[in-house]
Amino acid sequence: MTLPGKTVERLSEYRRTLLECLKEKKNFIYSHDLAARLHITAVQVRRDLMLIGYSSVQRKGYDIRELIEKIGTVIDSEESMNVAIIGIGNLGRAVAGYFKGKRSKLNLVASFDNDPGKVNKVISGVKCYPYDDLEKTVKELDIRIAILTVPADYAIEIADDVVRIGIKGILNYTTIPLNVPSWVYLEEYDMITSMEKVAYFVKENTIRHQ
Amino acid sequence: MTLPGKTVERLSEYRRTLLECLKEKKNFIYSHDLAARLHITAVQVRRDLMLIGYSSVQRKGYDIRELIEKIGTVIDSEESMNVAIIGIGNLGRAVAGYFKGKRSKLNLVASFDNDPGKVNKVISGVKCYPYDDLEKTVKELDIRIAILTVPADYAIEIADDVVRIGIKGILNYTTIPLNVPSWVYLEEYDMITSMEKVAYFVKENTIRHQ
DNA sequence: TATTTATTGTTAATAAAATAACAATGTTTA
DNA sequence: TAAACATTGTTATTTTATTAACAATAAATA
Repeated sequence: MTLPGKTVERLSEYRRTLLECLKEKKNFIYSHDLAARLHITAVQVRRDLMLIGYSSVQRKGYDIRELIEKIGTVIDSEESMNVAIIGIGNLGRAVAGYFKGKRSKLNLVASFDNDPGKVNKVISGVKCYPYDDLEKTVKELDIRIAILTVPADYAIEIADDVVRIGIKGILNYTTIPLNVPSWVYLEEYDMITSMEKVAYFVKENTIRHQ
Repeated sequence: MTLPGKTVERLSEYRRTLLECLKEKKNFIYSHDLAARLHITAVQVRRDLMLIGYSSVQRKGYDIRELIEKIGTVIDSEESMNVAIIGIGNLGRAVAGYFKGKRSKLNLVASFDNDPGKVNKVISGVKCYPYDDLEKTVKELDIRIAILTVPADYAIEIADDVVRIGIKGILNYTTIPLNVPSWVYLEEYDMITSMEKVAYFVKENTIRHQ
């Protein structure tokens, strides 16, 4: 049974918070403590854990190691999943940075770019392949997920390419909304939208409180 | 009356799509056409426009110029609002790039960093100030919004600083969840969460279809 | 001119997400 | 040991967001 998207997002956050707790030598954590670290409510935490079928043996909070393990079995795939970044400019490099030193089921195995100054070099810890070799490399390296960090003008064309080649998931950081077939999972994030949203609510708050 | 967050997000997207339409020499657009360009439904578009009190005079679609204008009066502030990027690494520079050549009510007027190789230089079109001058510069330049693109370790400390200094809105791109008083609007986006979410739904889709 | 068609604006229904309520149960304290 | 307390897991409620339904009406067509 597939989990709600929001729950999946929080599970990812729970896991990282729990890993931090381990570093602090904690072994157990209460729902309200975990919630407080993420600035959400304890009910939300308990409900999410209910959805993944986790329950604490004791009434002394959750066994942190056990819960990390459980979240992994729910949100991770069996074998590791390979990821590529398309467009290794500033944003691409920033995204690549998040993969550094992370041991997880997600492996960043390639980036792609057209710039001759970038291809065949290792940038932000990952080799950059020429975009023309996309299909070949995606197949050779068994890449399943593409992160699009290219200029807006290329977005649609590249999305069509990666879908055709057989990519199963796209994380779209361009400002162009994409359209993909149902068997490809698409997640979009638009920074301009977020900025304008912040500006709107700042304006509203200011009106309200002045 | 304050609009739902989701509606504000879409209004930002409508406006940019409408500006594209103007470039194509279109003057009017139907709800289903605008919807198709954003891969959403026409009902959603009409409902959002209802919420901002916009209605077309004719039954020949929306007057694009008029609608752009109307969206502006709703989501923009009266005077322009100044923005700063804190941490001008790869991610900061990527964000700065979005402001280039945009004439909008949002002005990127400064970045802040500690790196001596960066301070007092113009990076991605904006001057980088030393982080130590944050308070002084924020006041001098009337900065209202801060975009946090710093390493995780600094996030909490910097958030406390910007709140104390009087920033009214924060866009947090670090992987650390922040806690701010109610008079500060906080928007958070976590790239790792998004990646893990994509991976989860790719896994689920694959199980389903195999 | 009368009929059909296309489109909008709005209310109603549905779905998704968050929150509240609370019984069950282990733990602590008197 | 008994009472009070703390914590969880789950069902119920509320809120928020999306989708459907449909009357109103302008435009096109017969």
